[in-house]
Amino acid sequence: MARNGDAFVEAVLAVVADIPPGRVMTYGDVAAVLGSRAARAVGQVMARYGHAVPWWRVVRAGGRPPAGHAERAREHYDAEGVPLRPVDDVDGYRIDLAACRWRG
DNA sequence: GGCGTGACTTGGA
DNA sequence: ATCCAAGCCACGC
Repeated sequence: MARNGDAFVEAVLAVVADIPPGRVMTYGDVAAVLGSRAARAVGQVMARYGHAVPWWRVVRAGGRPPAGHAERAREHYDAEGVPLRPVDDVDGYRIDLAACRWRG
């Protein structure tokens, strides 16, 4: 819970919390479930209030983990059995959206 | 009430 | 495959 009145924040956290283990959603998908295109706003909310929800289950459209959190997220993916694809970049891996993308 | 920022997206070169 | 530019929306100051 964030604060009374922050409907958007509450909604984002609710959607993220509703993602089952082993599945992920893109920022755009979360925004779409809320009936908005605020993919960036979702990222803002995650950055500020995402500490209390499974933030690692929210990834970018390209199958990449949240910027700057690749290593932490990877531990969770490995623990939950999320299919990953090793790549040669700063993140070191990529999420297989085709297999674990969750539709709310 | 207005402006800048950001854990984004999509499309084109 | 990569990089660049524009569009989008909500938040915080």
